[in-house]
Amino acid sequence: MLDQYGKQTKCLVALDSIIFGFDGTKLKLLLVKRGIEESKNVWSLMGGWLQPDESLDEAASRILQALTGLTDVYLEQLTVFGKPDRDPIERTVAVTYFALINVEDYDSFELGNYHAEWFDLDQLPELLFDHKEMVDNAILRLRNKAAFHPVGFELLPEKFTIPQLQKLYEAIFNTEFDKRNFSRRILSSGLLTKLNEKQKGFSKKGAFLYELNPQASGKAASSNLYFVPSIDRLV
Amino acid sequence: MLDQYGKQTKCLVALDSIIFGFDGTKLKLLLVKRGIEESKNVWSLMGGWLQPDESLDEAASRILQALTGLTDVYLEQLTVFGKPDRDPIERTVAVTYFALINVEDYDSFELGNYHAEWFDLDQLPELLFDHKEMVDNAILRLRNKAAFHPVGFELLPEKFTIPQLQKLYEAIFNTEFDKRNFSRRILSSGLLTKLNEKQKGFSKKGAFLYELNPQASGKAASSNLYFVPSIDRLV
DNA sequence: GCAAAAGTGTTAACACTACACCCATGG
DNA sequence: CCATGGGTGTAGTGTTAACACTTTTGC
Repeated sequence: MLDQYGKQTKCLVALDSIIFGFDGTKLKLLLVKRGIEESKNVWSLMGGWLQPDESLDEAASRILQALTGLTDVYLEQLTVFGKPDRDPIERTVAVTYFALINVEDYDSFELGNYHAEWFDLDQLPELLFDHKEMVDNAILRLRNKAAFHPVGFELLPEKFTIPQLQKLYEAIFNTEFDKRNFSRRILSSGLLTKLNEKQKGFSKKGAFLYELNPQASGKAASSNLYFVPSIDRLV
Repeated sequence: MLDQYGKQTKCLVALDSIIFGFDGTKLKLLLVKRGIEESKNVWSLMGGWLQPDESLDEAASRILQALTGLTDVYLEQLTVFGKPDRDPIERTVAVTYFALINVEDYDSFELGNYHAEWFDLDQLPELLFDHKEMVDNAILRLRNKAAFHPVGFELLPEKFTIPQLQKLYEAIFNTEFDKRNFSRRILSSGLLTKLNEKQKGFSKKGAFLYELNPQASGKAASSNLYFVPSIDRLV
């Protein structure tokens, strides 16, 4: 250690969450309108302050729950941002998290209290401070994660079809996949269980529903990429 | 935002670096003996406090430089640790970094001022607070990083031989590779330039030296893993 | 009956693994 | 001359990408 505790400067510690959703076609990002005077009404990530009695993960969950009402959301720590002047009001270190939430869940909650809205990833407004950088960083991490871990499923309802899953992965990677290769690849991973129901209404033929088999969700790809033909598109 | 700035609690922000080195055979970790009364003489990661005028990356570099005298070290942010009671003296949020430093550089500096020592990764002493967890986390990140990015080179001198590189990768992944497959794999990556010098002294025949061609160092694997046969051993 | 989406197989190129012998040199 | 580590090639296997047609059904 270089110095004793004594008179070290302290910082505010903020938590900011990059909250991804999926509407069936496009990846979405949940943003809120800032209520604080400085930069009021600028769109920003959902954030809050670390409280004395909680861990970082707990704080991020608490804040996410306040906005969406959701618990048990997939939440993972990303990068910490700490430039001295990143927040003009007072020095703040911001720990970012990314959250993946299910299409069917979020619209049942009152986002209005926080002036929250879903934005298309390719049509984001100007964001507060360094929040744009946080988002860009989160997208890269999402891609890396989704290539090796069955994490995209968090963005879909419990039961989903292969074409739905493919559209999601295409949205995440901003590209298109061959549907024969895609379905072979994910079925051969053994992660999915085919159900005896079909999803009707969207297509005339209807598509079979699948669910993620439960012990699989924490797993990493065993020998190669799960869902993505090559990792060219990863950093 | 859930609350105004006003009376939010502030935290100390520490930076702790997991400093890896390579001695030709084993991966090493640089530890220092704590000088502060509480837990005095316990081995810990090299760390320090965030100062008012610096970013997190700058602080991590500054602290690393104070210990090793080195600048331009490969340094990358890892996880933030923030359990409320992780430091018993005062609430501290610790941002971890991993550093890869070159075998030939470090021994020329006076580590003694900080009571610093290199430890084999498989023979670590008891560590301060949650530092063991930080180290374990860093090893996993190092493996992931090294599988896809030509990052292991940071641990070697500028000119190195293929057998040296192989030993390094074997140390990182704690396994053994077939030397024919290993050398084919890395040479086909196009990252290395063969030099017209041989390293003598270690073996009787001598081994050709290589260097990393400069534009390659930031690159990710283009189609598959660079150096590792499969990713079974990654998380 | 036709438009729209679901579903399904084959092949050719490539990549990976496993494996064994000769080379150069210092002692 | 021999012990030590450096250096190289191939055959067999598995994996991947590219590709097109048939099925179902709501309208």
